[in-house]
Amino acid sequence: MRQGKKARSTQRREDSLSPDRIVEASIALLDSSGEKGLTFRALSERLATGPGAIYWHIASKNDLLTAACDAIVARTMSAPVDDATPKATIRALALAMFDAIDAHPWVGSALTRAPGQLPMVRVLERIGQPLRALGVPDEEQWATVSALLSYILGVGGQNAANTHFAREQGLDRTNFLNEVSTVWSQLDPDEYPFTRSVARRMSAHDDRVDFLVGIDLMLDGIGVARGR
Amino acid sequence: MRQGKKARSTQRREDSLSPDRIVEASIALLDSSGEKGLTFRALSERLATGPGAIYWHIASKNDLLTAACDAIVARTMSAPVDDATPKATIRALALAMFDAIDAHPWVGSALTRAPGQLPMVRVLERIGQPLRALGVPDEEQWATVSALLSYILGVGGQNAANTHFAREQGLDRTNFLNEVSTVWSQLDPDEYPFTRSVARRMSAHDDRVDFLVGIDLMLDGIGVARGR
DNA sequence: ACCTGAACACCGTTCAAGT
DNA sequence: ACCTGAACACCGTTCAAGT
Repeated sequence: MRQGKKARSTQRREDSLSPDRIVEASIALLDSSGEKGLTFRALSERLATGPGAIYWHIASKNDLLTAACDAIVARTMSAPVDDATPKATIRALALAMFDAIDAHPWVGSALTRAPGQLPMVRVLERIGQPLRALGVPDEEQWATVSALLSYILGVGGQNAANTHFAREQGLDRTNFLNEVSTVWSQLDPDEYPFTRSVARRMSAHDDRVDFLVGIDLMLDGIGVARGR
Repeated sequence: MRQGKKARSTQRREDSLSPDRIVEASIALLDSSGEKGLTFRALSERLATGPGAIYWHIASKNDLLTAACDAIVARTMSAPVDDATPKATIRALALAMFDAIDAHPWVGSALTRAPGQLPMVRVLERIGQPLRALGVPDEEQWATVSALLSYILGVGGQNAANTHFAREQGLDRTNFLNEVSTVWSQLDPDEYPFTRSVARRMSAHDDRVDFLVGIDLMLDGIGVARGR
């Protein structure tokens, strides 16, 4: 039944526009040239169409960014994570988000700019379940996930800013952090003793390890709060 | 000696431009009409000059935003906080930053976008000192402040996003959060049980209290890490 | 030294007109 | 139903020209 002319007229031409194709092209553009690389003109050129065509499928640039972000987050959060303990699961999920934002820095700011929307909800849900399993009482669950999410977003945002800044100056991340470290160690010793003392370790740090330190701090804190 | 023509020629006319005046006008603009309200045209109109004039004093819009951010952060971090214990001091400093970002939402994103620069360093230094007093060993100090900072930035960013979104839709924060809560409680029960269960508490929450929950989680975690 | 304001090279978004 | 592409109302930034 679904063949011949009838099917043909319902089907999209292979190269026609669709929200999915637009989102995929956006991701490619964002990954290759950063947040400011995503323009309707560049996008429509890549899709061999006019800028106006995109508006038939997507309401605004903001929506487009959120949709692109959601595509990445959905992939990341749908990956199976079956670790032994709830804490290990939370760690694994947090790390997965860290890696996703590291690979797609623009996801960090996109997530922040879409509070309460689908991408955030995916993360909230996925982290919330093991949190419940941890035994955090109902009244404390919101504040606890919220804190974990904020931390993940915070680190993600700073990571994105670091890579963005580095790229802007034509350096790689390591060189950029080394430069910051140098500036820090030349600060006034009376005004900035702590920053100076920590400068060298900052440039030598492993982002992923540091990220987990924060997660563990919070997970340990959950234990304390529960009187363990 | 410093009078008459000589002084006059060195002195600025009272209404002449200066980095300080530009930054103050920028803050006013940012507070009243948000991040997208800060344009060189609006700014130069407010300062009764041309757009080009500003570039004599400030290198770029990015620098301007960072300078405005730094003015707020400097004020916030220079306020005296003499609490009994190091933990209480960290709490008070974190809360001061929370309140500053709450009053000036744009500071959140500006801070994130200026990694390793002066505004961040001020916060780093101020929180680092009590952290050292807490007895956190040298090797762990960077990762620990870094985690606290990331959390503060993360919460600040989300707060900024919430107020921005609310403003965009012509709602106040409370109404905006209520709307989000409603959407959440209508999500699919099989796919989003946790989000649904937490929806009501989310809209009823007190941002400041939730913020402190996260800080305390981390401070408690520091205790655990040190074997206390 | 500092300011003016037109001009340049962009944006997101809209919309009449096409197929 | 979907696409085209010119046009609108903006941006940040530059720069010759002024004082």
